[in-house]
Amino acid sequence: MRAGILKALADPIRLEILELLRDGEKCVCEITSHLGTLQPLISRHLTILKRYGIVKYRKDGNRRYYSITDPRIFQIIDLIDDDLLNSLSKRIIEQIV
Amino acid sequence: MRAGILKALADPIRLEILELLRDGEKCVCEITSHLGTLQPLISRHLTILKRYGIVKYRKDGNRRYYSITDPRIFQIIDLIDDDLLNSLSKRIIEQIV
DNA sequence: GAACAATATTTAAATATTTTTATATTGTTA
DNA sequence: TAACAATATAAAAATATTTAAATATTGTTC
Repeated sequence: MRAGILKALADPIRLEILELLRDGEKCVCEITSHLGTLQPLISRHLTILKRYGIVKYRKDGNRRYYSITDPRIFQIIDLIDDDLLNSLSKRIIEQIV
Repeated sequence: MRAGILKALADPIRLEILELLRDGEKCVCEITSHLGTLQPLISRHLTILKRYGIVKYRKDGNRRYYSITDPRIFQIIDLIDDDLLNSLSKRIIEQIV
């Protein structure tokens, strides 16, 4: 379901997690310390990304190393660049003025 | 905000509205009758899309004709095609098995 | 200007999501 | 096996979103 994938991406913390995973797998503790939030919160967000097949993990001892399953997910994220955001926000301003 | 745009897109009704607008502007009554839902609900969803600059409208008498502001929004939607959905759902199955 | 048509807004109800806190599970190491 | 480390899960609280129903606004036509 399209809307589902988009919803899975549509959260600031989940986008930050994906940015971190852009350059390779990371364990939960690394993600947690980078984002400076509570471990269970990160774990929950990872579960949501996993539910949609966006990330996967491998176990290594105590740790779980999460990574991206399909790099095309970044194509979606990257389409929403500064240029598009400017274009859209220009429209918002026009509505107000 | 990236997450905001994605959230605006991440709803089945809003995706359907955007599909309808793909081939040109439509008035609220056309959108409502096509989607077979209540008019105030469509109006609300249009307001959300408008808030993020994704759609705009022009008035014509009684009617408001809504249209897309920036066609790049379809590039985002179109990246989530059958091929990507298959790839991701394959991952979901692997997790279960 | 009264009646109607198209659309928006408000309010309330139902649901869903996010965050926090506490606890459980699993693996490691002393 | 006891203590610890990493992660997940559960429960509760806070918040946000979605839908429906009722009402208001704006423009049209008679």
